[in-house]
Amino acid sequence: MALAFYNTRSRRKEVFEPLRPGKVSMYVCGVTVYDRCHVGHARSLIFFDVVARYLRWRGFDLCFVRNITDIDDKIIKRAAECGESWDGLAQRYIDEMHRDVAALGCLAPDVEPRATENIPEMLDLIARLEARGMAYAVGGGDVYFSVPDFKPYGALSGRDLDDLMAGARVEVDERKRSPMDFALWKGAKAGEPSWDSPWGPGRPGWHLECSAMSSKYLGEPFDIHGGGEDLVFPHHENELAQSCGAGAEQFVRYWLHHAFVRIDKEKMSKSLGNVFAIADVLEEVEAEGLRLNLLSTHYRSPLDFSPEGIAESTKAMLRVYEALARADEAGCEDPSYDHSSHEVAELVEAMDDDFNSAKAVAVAFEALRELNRSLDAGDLKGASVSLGVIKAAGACLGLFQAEPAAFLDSYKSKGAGRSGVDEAEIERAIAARSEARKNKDFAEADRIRDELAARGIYLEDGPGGTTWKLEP
RNA sequence: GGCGGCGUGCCCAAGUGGUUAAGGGAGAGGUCUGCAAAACCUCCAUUCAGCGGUUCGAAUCCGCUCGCCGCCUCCA
Repeated sequence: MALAFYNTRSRRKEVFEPLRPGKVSMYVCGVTVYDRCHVGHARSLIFFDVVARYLRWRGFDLCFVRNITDIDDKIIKRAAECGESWDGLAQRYIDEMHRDVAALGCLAPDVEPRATENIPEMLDLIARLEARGMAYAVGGGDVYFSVPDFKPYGALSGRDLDDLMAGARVEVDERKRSPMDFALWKGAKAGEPSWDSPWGPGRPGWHLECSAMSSKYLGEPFDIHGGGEDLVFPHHENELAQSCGAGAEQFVRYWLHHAFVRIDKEKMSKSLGNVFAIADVLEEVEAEGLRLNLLSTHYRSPLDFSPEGIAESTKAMLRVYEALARADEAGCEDPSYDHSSHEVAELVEAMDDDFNSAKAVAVAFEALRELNRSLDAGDLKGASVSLGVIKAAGACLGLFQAEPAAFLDSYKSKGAGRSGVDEAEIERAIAARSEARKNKDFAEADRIRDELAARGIYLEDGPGGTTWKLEP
């Protein structure tokens, strides 16, 4: 079997064959740093993190590039509103984004280029387009891409240029030759940050940076270009037009787009005002619960974000760690299966089929039941196989990587802190109850347990003594 | 208006032509336990929005209807 996934350009699943055998180049559109990242960004970060982890686990040598748009209109506007320098604001949100990425358990990309650090490559691209008659300057430093001069325009998003023109809004900019033309370079107005160029001081258009940076770091063509589905048009269509207009034969081999996160069936977006910042959400819920929740739905289906959904996933995630801790305690060894082991064939099949993380999660949970069953039966060998499957699935999905006992302890402490529970007091109550149980004073023992339960603290009497946990 | 997607049990969600329709959460019964909890076992959709059609056979393909959503403007 081979890895296959949905290519936006062909609108069907295609077997993945990298340009160079064994090597994969992937470029993902990162964030524009004018605000904090929200759960929608989290889906993108986590999904492509899984793609990266899986490709590597599958044996590919991957170069993963994710850009940062650190100059654009929204950054300038926001900085003015905040009375802050544009680059100071950008850096602040870059730092926040990096914290979010780490908190979500995502690996850093191999290269994280910033628009402002790659201006020469962008100017070079404009010059090449101008030389081929695909770009025109209109004065004032503005340079546009001439869409009608790029015949295959619309091929990626399945749009017809005539339909687009017919549906286009009346353009205020009379200097554009066609309403579909878009800015490659924006001349600077007074007080705006700018870079020198042959067309005058200005800043790059949004689409331009991705064309320039992807080619710079990955070559032309490269294998995978990813992003949210709203980027298909116009962003990626325009990138394609720029790069091919400047002479690239193919630019990108596979286009990979994920669906949105929704709130009450509507797209989560700034304009609708229904965004949840990642940092705020992680104040309330365990990051790995959120991660499991986002991976429980296939990436091309919309996902409804809800506290209930996160809570369900968190419970499920804790069940896994409970079992992993049990396995550790039993002295169970992780066989560390690689992708060629027949034990993980189901997992590989799931992930090979269009990165079906939901199916991969199911494989992990089936192995989880098997693991507990083996542990119940004292079958360490069987347990080890199941443990290996869970860990392999976790390696692909970026889940279940923490040291189980420590993870559960820390989860408990965080929860206790949030609900103002005093751990030492609980330990004292447990000691008192154990004493009562030893004296067969079950009425007193049950009274103590009920009292704790009323506060959301649940006790478990095991062979090694009594432990407690919080209501998830 | 143009283009595209979705509708699977109480909830979330895989499955896109062929054995018993994954998995998670919730619920019910059981084993274990002083009693519980956890874990495990069993049960929980003759049915996949509705109606037609193609087929030996469809949740899966085609058509229509209803409902929901996205892109076409910055957007993950």
